[in-house]
Amino acid sequence: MTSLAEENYLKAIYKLHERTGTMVTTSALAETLKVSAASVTDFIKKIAAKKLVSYEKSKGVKLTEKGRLIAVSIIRKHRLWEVWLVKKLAFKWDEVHEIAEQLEHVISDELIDHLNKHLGFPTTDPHGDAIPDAKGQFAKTNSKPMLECAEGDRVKFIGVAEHSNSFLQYLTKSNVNLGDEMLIESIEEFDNTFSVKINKKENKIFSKDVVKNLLVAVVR
Amino acid sequence: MTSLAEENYLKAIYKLHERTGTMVTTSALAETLKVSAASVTDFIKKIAAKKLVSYEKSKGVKLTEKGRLIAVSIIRKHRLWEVWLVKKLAFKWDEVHEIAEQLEHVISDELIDHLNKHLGFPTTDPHGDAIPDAKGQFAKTNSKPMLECAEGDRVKFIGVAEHSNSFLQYLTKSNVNLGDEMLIESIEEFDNTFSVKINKKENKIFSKDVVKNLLVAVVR
DNA sequence: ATATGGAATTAGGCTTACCTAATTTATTTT
DNA sequence: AAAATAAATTAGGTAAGCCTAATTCCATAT
Repeated sequence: MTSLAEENYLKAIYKLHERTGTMVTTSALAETLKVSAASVTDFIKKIAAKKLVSYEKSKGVKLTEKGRLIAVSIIRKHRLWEVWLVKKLAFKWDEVHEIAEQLEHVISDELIDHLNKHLGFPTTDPHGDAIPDAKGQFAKTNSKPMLECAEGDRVKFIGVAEHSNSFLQYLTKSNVNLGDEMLIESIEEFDNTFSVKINKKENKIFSKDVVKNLLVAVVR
Repeated sequence: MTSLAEENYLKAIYKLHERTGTMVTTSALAETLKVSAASVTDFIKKIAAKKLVSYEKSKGVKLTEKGRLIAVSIIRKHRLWEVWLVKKLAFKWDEVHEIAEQLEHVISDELIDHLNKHLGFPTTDPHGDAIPDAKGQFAKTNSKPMLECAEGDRVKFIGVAEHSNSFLQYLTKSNVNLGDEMLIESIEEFDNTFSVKINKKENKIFSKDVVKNLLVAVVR
C-alpha cells in the first residue's frame, strides 16, 4: 500500500540524497515537491512510522532499505518508460520527463517485465542514466563530468548531469548526441572553455557550464 | 481539472447508460464503483454542479455532452492501451483490463497521438470494441449477438458482449478467436444451443449463454 | 555566553472522497 | 388506499494530504 504521495516523497528523498550525500532536509523536500515545510514535517512523521525513512527531528531524513527499494523501483519504472517513449513512440529526450512522471506510478510487475523485454532489456535511459534491475541494483558506471578531463583525452559522451529542457535542447540544437566520441583538443585555463572535436569531424566550443554537465567515459 | 474519481464516475455512468439505455441510478453506480450509495449521492451533486451530468433527485443521472466527451476520452485511452498491451507487449486479452484501468488516467494528448500512430490507428480493441476517435465519435458497427442469427447464417466473430475473465478464458481454451468465420449449421430450438462450423474446419457447440455474448457480423 | 536569523515544528484548519446511521421518498404488495 | 419494502438522501464524521500562522530550535556572529 504505497500511495502516490508516498512514492513521490521517497523518490525525492532518494534524488536529493544522491546529489548531496547527506541527510535530506525538510526545506529541500518542500522545495522539490512544491509543498510547504509544514506539510513535509507532517508527512515525514507518517513515513517514518512506516519505517520507510529514519527521521532525526530538526536534522532531516534518510531512506531505510525498505524505503530505498520503493524509491529505486519508481526510478526503474520511470527510466524504462522514458526509453519506450523515445525508442518506440519517437518522442525527443526533452519531451519525456513529465509523461514518465505519470507512467512511473502504474502498478503491475508483469507490465514492467513485459515492457523491459519489449525494449530489449535496456541498461540506460535516453539521458544516459542507469536503469536499476528488478532487485534495485545499479550497474556501476565510470562516467565523470567532462570538466574533470585533461587536454588530449579521448572520451565518449554517455550522460548528462543536468536534465533541464534548456540544457537538453541546447545539446540537440548543437547536434551533440549521446554516444558521440569527443577529443578534447584544448582547455582554456582561465574560464574552462573546452575545444572539442566531435566524431572526428566537427569542432565545438563548450563553456564550463556545459562541460560540467556532460558526463563522459574515457576511451582506451 | 478532472480528478481520478471524476473520471471513474463519468466512465461508469457512460457504461451503465450504454447497457440500460436509461438514467443511471445511485445504487447501480454504488455497485459498480464499490462505494456506498451515500458517497454516490454526494459525488453526483458535485459533478452536477460542474455540468458534467444532469441530475434528477431520486431518479438518477445522465451525462451532459461535456461529461460524455470526458467519459469517451477515457474509454478511447483505455482501448488504445489494451491494443498496445496485446499487440506490442504480448499480453493475453484476459490480462489487460486492470492494467489499462490505470494507464487510461495518464494525461497527455501527445502521448495518445503518438501511441495511436505507433499502433497503426486501430479502430477496435482486443475484445472487438470500437475505439472512438479523438473527437469522441464511434464508427458504427453492424454487430449483433449470435443468438439473434438463424440457421444457415454465415458470420464473422467480431466482438464479445461479456468481458469477464471466465468468458474470455473459455473462448481462448476453446480456440475461438476474434475474426473467426462461423457457419451456423443448426440451432436447437428448445435450449438455443448452436452448432457451428468454425473457419470451415472444426465443429463446435455453443450454449445459449455463450451465443448471447458472441457478437457477430453477417457475411455476404 | 548571548543575541539573532533561518529552518523546522506545532497548532489549528481546509478539501476531497469516502463512511455509517437516520430519515425521507418511491414503488410494490396487500 | 394503506402498509411494507426498497432506494435515495441527509446528517454527521473520518483519513489523507495539504495550508497559514505561531512557536521553537539551532547555528553562527558578536
